[in-house]
Amino acid sequence: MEAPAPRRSSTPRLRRRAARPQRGLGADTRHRLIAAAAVVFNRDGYHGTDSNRLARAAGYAPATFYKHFPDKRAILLAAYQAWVTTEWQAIGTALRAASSPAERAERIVDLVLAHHRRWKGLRASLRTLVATDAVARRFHRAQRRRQLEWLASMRSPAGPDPHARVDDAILLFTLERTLDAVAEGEIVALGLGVAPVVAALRALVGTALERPAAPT
Amino acid sequence: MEAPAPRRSSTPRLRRRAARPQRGLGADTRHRLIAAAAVVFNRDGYHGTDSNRLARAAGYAPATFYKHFPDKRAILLAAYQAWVTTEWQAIGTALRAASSPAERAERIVDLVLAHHRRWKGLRASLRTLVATDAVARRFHRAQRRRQLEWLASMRSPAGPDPHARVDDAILLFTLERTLDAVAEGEIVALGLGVAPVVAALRALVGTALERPAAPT
Amino acid sequence: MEAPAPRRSSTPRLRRRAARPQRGLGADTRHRLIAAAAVVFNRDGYHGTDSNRLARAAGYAPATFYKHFPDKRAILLAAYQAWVTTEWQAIGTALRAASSPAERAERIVDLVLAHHRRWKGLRASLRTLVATDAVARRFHRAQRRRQLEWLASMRSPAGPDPHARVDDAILLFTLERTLDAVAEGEIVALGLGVAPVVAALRALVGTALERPAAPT
Amino acid sequence: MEAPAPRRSSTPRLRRRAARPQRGLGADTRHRLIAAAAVVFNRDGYHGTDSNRLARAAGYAPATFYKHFPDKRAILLAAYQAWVTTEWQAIGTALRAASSPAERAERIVDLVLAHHRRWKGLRASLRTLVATDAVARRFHRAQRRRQLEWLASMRSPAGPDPHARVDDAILLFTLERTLDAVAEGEIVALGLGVAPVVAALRALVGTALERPAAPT
DNA sequence: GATGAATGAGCATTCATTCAT
DNA sequence: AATGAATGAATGCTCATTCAT
Repeated sequence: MEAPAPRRSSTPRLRRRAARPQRGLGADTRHRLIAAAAVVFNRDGYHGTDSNRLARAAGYAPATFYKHFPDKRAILLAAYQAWVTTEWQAIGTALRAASSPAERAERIVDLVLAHHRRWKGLRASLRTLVATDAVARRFHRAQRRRQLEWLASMRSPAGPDPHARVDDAILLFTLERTLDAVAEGEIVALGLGVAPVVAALRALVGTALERPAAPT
Repeated sequence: MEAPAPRRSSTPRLRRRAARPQRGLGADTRHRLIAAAAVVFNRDGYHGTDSNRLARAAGYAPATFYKHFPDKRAILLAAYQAWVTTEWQAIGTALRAASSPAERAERIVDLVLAHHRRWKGLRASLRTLVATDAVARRFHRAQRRRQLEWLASMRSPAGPDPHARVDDAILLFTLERTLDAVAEGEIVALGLGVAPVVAALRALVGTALERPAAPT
Repeated sequence: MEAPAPRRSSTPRLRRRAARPQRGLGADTRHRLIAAAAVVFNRDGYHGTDSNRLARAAGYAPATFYKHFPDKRAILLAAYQAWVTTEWQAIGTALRAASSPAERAERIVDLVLAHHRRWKGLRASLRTLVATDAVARRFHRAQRRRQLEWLASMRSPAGPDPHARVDDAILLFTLERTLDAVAEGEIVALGLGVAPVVAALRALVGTALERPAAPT
Repeated sequence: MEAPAPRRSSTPRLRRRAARPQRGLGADTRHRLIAAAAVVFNRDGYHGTDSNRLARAAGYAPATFYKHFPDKRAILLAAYQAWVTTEWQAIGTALRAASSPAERAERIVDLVLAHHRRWKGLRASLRTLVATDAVARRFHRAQRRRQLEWLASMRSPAGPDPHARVDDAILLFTLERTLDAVAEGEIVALGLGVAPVVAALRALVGTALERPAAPT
């Protein structure tokens, strides 16, 4: 019964190994894992992968994953964190180069759309997790709070205006949800054009940025 | 939706058998299954249950589930379909009793909020599925299309105005996303009051309903 | 949560219902079940169907199956029994019309081949069952014994010749196995022609039929 | 192969843990799994076990099975492959020690019979699978083709003789089928002696080996 | 720090079978 | 005689996680 033939009969899944693990270089293992996880979550969804695959995608063995993250949730949050940071940095850079509120609005909408397009699967993964997981929810809300504060600071260095904060929050929800719809093809599926939707969003954002800090 | 952590522990959830399956009677098993599934999805999320539990929750054995639905996805879509139907019927009823656009806007926002509050977990389940499943996506878009058409019909019997359709779509996204945020406690977590947010939404909807059908 | 839409999302399996059950006609229910089961076993294999499908294929409900057969095995044996009977009747008829041993050999081989071709899946189902089930094995051996006796009787009315019986048995195995190979396409897959194989079998059978009853 | 009735009762088969899995060692898990599977298939038949039991029989947990084989079919084919290899090696060894064609024929028949006796359940499992599974069929036919080529090479280094190939194929079928019948007790059940049957087969094989390579 | 090897517990799905009507 | 409705008990397969090296 000595088995000589190791041929497996069915089609082998195609490997998606990263270049080379480059062991021994230490601390950036964590970064590699996060980067690979972002890509995999983005493509397969949170419930469409498992921690073994995330590790393999980064070129590591399953056990290595657990040296760096307690579970799948943790790496998703880390990946999302990194994503948010990147997005905000990009927006910051873009805004510094913009002069008028209208130009700022345009750049913000365009950048956010580009990011949503590129990472729609990652965003969807986060939403899925946020829906059922309290930790993810807290994390997500902290993110949102900062977003809101930043938006307020952009407009009124004079201090918070509770009325404007409500409008800002609604604006953020509108922006986020609608750009997700664009990114995911929902707009086109509804028979609408992407351009007019984007234009409308730019107008909304432009109006908000022009909004005076405190109502007279 | 108080989040069960995603890790499945070994502690078995306590059984909650429904009255009795009423075997042999023309008992509407399918309806019972859908109703129970809606409740369970709403509480535990799509990936937080399995078909066996859905069956048991309705008072049936696992195999019975598969006599009525090919898989878990199908029963979620059925439950969601039922939910949408119920919501729209309620809205229809409410609108018939309303006179002014402002009153209509108020009733719509209040009703939708009530529904989102009651079924936030079910909605989150659908969103999760829509993010990764093509069939669910098609289903969901068909739903949205109808919603959009209904909104257009409410306002302009004169024919479609593409510009207004874009605004309508954005309004729907805003409404949906913001009411989800209210329902899920996100608004409160952001330090905002629910009342002003709801008021703002009413205003938005009111404006939209007053919008003339075709711009001169 | 009233569910109005009974649409099932996935593709429905195509029904293979028999014409009409014609209830009340009584005793031939059993025959109908057997006939349908033969077809289904032939197409899907013993482990490729279940008793519910066998019943449905004959136009009956699952429970009806169990009024007529104790289990799946029983109906396979009944179907096989019927098949053997049919085959032997055909052979008997054919032989009465043949004059020379060579002609007889030809007719036997042709008829058996035709039957194996038509019912290769049913035969395979029986072989599968015989391999693991003692009852099926006994049944099958009784069948074979009769076959052997008939072959002996065809040649020597003078009484059994143990030496010839061994040759007969080997001939039966050869015939059966090789005709299965033809029927299942194994011969062609081996790069051999069907015609020469059939010719060789005819020659073998012809020789056997001419074999004197008792060696001098 | 004393038949377990096809109905699966609730009585759990008693566990038979192998020595110890020797975790962490370079222990040849795959080989262990194949060897254990061969034994279990041989005893319980293809449809009489499941992958969990195959894993347990080798001393592993269910999941380990799937690290090495995609499904039950794959391990059966691997086990069969190993079996064929072993058999042919044994035959090769035996033939080198034989001088006359008659002696060769004797050794071949004896060896093949011994193998069929020892592994009749494994062979039956393969036949069952081959009857319904296209992959298994291709695999089996490749095996047979090699067998046929080997037989041709033994006799005629001068090149293929299509006429002889047909006879060879029929001989292989006869040998295989009849030795299965001996191994499974069918011969005895028919009231025939094993010895004369074996003698007859030896004679057939002997004749074949003496057959001139190309007819004049 | 990294891993090869392994796994307990679970999940979607199926099947032979039953019983009140 | 036939059935609609139902089910207990599997069955093939997966996943988050561990541990000796």
